Amino acid sequence: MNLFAEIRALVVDALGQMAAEGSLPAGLDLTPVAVEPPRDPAHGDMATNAAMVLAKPAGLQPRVIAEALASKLSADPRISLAEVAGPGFLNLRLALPVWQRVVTDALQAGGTYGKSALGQGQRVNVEFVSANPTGPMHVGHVRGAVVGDALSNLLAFAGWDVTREYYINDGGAQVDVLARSAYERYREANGLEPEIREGLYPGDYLIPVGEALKAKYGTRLLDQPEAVWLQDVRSFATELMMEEIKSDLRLLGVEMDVFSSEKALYGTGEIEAAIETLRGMDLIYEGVLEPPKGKEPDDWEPRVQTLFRSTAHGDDVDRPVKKSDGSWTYFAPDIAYHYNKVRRGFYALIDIFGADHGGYVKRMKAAVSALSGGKVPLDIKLIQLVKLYKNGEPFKMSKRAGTFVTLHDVVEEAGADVTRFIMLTRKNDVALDFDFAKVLEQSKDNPVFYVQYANARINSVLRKAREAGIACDDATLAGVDLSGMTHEAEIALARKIAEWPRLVEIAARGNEPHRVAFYLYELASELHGLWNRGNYDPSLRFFQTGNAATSAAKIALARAAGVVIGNGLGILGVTPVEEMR
RNA sequence: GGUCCCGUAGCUCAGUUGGAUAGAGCAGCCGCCUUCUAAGCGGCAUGUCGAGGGUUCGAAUCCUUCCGGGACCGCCA
Repeated sequence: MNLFAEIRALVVDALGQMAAEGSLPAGLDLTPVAVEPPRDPAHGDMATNAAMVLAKPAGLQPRVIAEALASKLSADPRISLAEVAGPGFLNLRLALPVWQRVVTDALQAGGTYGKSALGQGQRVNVEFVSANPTGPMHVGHVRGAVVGDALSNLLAFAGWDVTREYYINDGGAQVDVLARSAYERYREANGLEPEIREGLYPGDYLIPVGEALKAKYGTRLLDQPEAVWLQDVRSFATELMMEEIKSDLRLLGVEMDVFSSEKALYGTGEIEAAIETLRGMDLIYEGVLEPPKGKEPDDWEPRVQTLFRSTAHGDDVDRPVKKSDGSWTYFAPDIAYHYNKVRRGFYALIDIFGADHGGYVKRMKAAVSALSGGKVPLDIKLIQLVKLYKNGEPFKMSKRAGTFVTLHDVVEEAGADVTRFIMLTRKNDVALDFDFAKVLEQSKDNPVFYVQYANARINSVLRKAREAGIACDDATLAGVDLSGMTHEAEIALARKIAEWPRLVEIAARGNEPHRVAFYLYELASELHGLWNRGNYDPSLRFFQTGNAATSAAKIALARAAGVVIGNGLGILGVTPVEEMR
C-alpha cells in the first residue's frame, strides 16, 4: 500500500541477493537504507541512499555498490530506470503501470487509503485543551483543541488506539475565585449590587450562573458567610462551566473520551501514593531551593519545602510539591494524574500545552520518566498563540467575556471547518495569524478554499459524468483500465497520491498534524494544475465528451485524488465540500 | 542569570527527522484571459538558511559559542 515501503523492500531484497552472491558482505545493518522522493523531481521518482550508507561498513566504494544494485533493480518490472548519481545516490524511475496501480489502490482502499499499522494498536493518550473551568473557552484554547483533536485523528489513522483526554483543573484557588465571582452574580440576580472586586472574574458569562444559583437556592445563601456557600457554589459553577466548555468543544467538532478531574484526586490518596512512590525512589526530600539567578524576587526567603528531585531525570532544578502551608502545589496532583495515566497502561503519553507552560515541560517529563521507570514516553507539544485580525487590523470582539475573544465568537464568525483548517496551517510552535477576512476569502491565497475547491471540482466532474451515463462509483472506477494514463501531468498527480501513506507515517511519527494540511495543499495544487492544463489541452480534461472509456480512466485519477482529500480532511476534522457556493 | 521555543526570498511560511543545484504562496516584473473546467492562467526573478566553530562522504537539519525576538523561572494554575 505504501509505495515507498514497497520499493524499499525491493531494494532490501536486492541487497540480500548481492550478499548471497558475495558482492556484498553478509550481515550488514540495513536499517539506515532509505527510499525517499528526491528533492528534485528531475532526479527521478525515488532515490535510495543504500550505496552511501553501506559503503563504509561494506568497505566498498559507494558507486561500486550502487552500480551492482542498479543492475539488480533494473530487472524488476516496476523499475524502468535505475541510475547512479551524485556521491552515490541511486535514482529510480518507476514504470507507468506502477502509477496506474496507485490510482486503483486508492480507489479500492477508499477511506482506508493511507492507513498505517505504525501504531500496532498500542494505546496512546492525548491530553489537550484542559482549560480551567472558570469561563468560556477563548481563542487561545481553540488552537490547542484543534491540534489535539487532529493529532488524535492522525494517530488513530496511523494505527494507534487513541484516548482523548481533558484534565479539569478544578482543584485550585482559581475555582474558589470562580465561586466568589458567581456568588456576586447570584446577589445581583437577587436585586443586590454585585461587588466585582479586584481579582474576581468580571465577565458577563457569569450572569446566567447567578440566575441559575437563584433558581436553585432562592435567597437562602444571601448574607451568609463564605464558609456556608463556597463549596456548593463552587461545584455548581464549575459544573455549569464544564457544560459550556463541552458545548464549545462540540461546536468545534471535538469529542473527548475522558474527562479527568483534579479535584477528584484529592481525598483518594492518589496524590499521596504518587508522592510516596517517588519517595521510595529517593526522589522526594525536604530541602531549600536556591533563588533563581539574576531575577531574585523581592520577598525571597530561604524556605524548607518538600521537593521532587526532578534533576535526577533531566530537569534543571528540583521542584516543590508542597506549599509552605503544607498543601499541595499544582504540580503534585499533576504528578498523580500523570501517574494515573501511566498506570492505566498507555504505551505513550502526549500533552498539548499552551506555550506559556514551557517552563513546566522538563519537570513533567521527569515525573513521568521516574514513575514509569523510563518506559512511557511523554511528548509535550507547546502551542503558540494565535493573533486575530480582520482585514489586517488587530481584531477585538468581546460580547460577553470581558477582554477576550471566545471560541464561540471565532466559530460563529469563521465556521468550524475553516477555523480548524487554518489552525493547522502552521507548525504548533510558531505563532499563527488568523485573519477573519482572509480565511473566508474565495481565492487561491486561502488554503482552505484552495483545497475545498479541488474537492468541489472533482465532484463536479463526477456529477457531469453521471449525467452522461458513466458509472462513477469507486468500485467501478477501481476496475477501469488505466493503461492510457501516461501523460506526465497525470503521473505527477498519481505520484502525489502515492505519497499519502508515507506522509501519514511521517506526520504520525512526529506528532505533527500540520503536515497533513500542507500536503493537502500540495495535492490540491497538482489537481488544479492538471485541471488548468485542460483549459488549453482538451485531451487532459477529466471529462471527455463522447468518450466514456477515456473519461472513466481520467475520472478514476481525479476521484483517487478525491479519496485522499477526503481522508486528509477527515484527519483534520474538516468536512469536504461537494460544491462551492 | 537560567531553561525552552523561534530566526530560511521584500512579506507569510514549508522543508519528508542527515541527502544532490534549499521550496511554496503572496507581493514584484513580462505575457495571456470573446476558452464556461467560474471564483484567473502561464512565465521570469528572488537567498550569508541569524553569525562563527565542530561532527562526516554530505548539515537549514546534529553538537558548541555568540547575536536578535518571545515564553517561562519557589507558597498561580
